[in-house]
Amino acid sequence: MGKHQTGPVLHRDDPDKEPLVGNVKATREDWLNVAMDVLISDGVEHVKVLDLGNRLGVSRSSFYWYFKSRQALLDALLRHWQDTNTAAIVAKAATPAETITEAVCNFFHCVIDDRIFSNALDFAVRDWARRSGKVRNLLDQSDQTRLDALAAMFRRFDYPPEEAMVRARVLYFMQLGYDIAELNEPTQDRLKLVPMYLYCFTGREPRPAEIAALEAYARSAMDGRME
Amino acid sequence: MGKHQTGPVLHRDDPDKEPLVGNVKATREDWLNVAMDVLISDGVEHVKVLDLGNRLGVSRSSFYWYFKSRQALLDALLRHWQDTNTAAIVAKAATPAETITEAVCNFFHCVIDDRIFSNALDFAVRDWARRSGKVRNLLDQSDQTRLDALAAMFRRFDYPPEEAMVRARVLYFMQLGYDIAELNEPTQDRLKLVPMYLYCFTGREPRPAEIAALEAYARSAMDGRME
DNA sequence: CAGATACTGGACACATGTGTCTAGCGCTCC
DNA sequence: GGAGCGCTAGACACATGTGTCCAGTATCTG
Repeated sequence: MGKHQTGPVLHRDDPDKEPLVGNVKATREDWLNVAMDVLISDGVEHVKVLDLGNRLGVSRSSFYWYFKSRQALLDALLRHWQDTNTAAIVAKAATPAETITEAVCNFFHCVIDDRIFSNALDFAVRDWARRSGKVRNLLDQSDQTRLDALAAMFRRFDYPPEEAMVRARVLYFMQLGYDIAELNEPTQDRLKLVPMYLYCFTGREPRPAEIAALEAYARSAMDGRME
Repeated sequence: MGKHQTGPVLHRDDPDKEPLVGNVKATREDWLNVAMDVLISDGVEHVKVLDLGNRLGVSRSSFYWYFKSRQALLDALLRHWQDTNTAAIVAKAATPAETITEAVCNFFHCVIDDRIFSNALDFAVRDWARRSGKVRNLLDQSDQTRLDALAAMFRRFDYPPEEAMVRARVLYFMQLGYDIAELNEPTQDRLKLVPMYLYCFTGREPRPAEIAALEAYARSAMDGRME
């Protein structure tokens, strides 16, 4: 819990990486990884140099060798969010599909697979935006980009422009709402409702093969989370 | 901005209330009101006795006359949220209606009218829940109660149980997501899309009279916000 | 092996927050 | 009009956070 990635967070815990040289105990990347973990699980306000240092088992003052200030660290975290989450949604929305149902299923990949899209990070940034105009602006831009991508997806399957836009919103905002409510229902229960969700989102009946494909993807995503 | 209610926040600014007696400068209610404002606009972490005192123009230490501790204040805020927001949704979902469209419109009242349901407060509590197990539990209970009320609403109009549940979720979570994204689109634009939203949420065509009624309600809610 | 390089740790200064203690102010009631 | 009650202000103790300075340490380089 609280980990946003599968592998080790700290450089020194990762056998794949070359051993640390000199007097080094924590790399710049280590600071970033731990900060990202805290950002995700506790929010920006809890990203504190003091605490990060403790977690890394390193003196607080070393931090200032790698970053100008706490703010510089936060800027780096925000940049990382920009470069991952929005890109994932846009890519999935643009993936070619035979039917609108298959296309919506592609979008669902973002929802069920933490490896390509981190919901937790997205919400941490949303919360952050409440107190920072700069973050607010970036977030607004991202939301618009994502909605546009989804509306374009519906239009590709012959929905009239207005309906395409509304269905994009219902789909996108419903996922936001679902995730923020943190229902934590078992994946099995969730999958059982997929055909009904698909019907409500698209207004069209899904085909069994499409649902089977999504279930297969969900299983692979779950396995990916285990190892 | 940042005000969650229309009237004056401070006792001494409200001509309707009897004048303060003795050495009193801020009542317990004043502390609560200002705290609620800060909770809504900035989040729990920013509800600080020091800051509230400054806003009230009162010494920080007076606070401890009315409240045992900061935590006692937070408990009071949470209780207030419990007693208002969930109750509003449940009431609207249970309001008798001729069609499912009219019923969904009743629920929309919560979304467009801050006087009966405060979205901002709801999100502040959601954010709060990330760091407090107690709040998390209360919130989970509330979400379930709200979803059950909405599912029952769909069932009253002959939707099969599973579809009723999924449509309740799509409706509820979509509103959560819409509000958290803070699109800030003009009420006019938003109203224009209402028929399409209704169609997507219910799968049935709305009648013009139902849409007109909702528009009328939206206007009255807007007027209520002005004065 | 001496010096440069790259990083770390601990002390210091300062800001901001909570909670406690106590003197004192202004009503109200006898 | 003086005693007592209800409330407030300011000082104090303490905790936790940021950022700076500088001496110290381990490895690389000539």
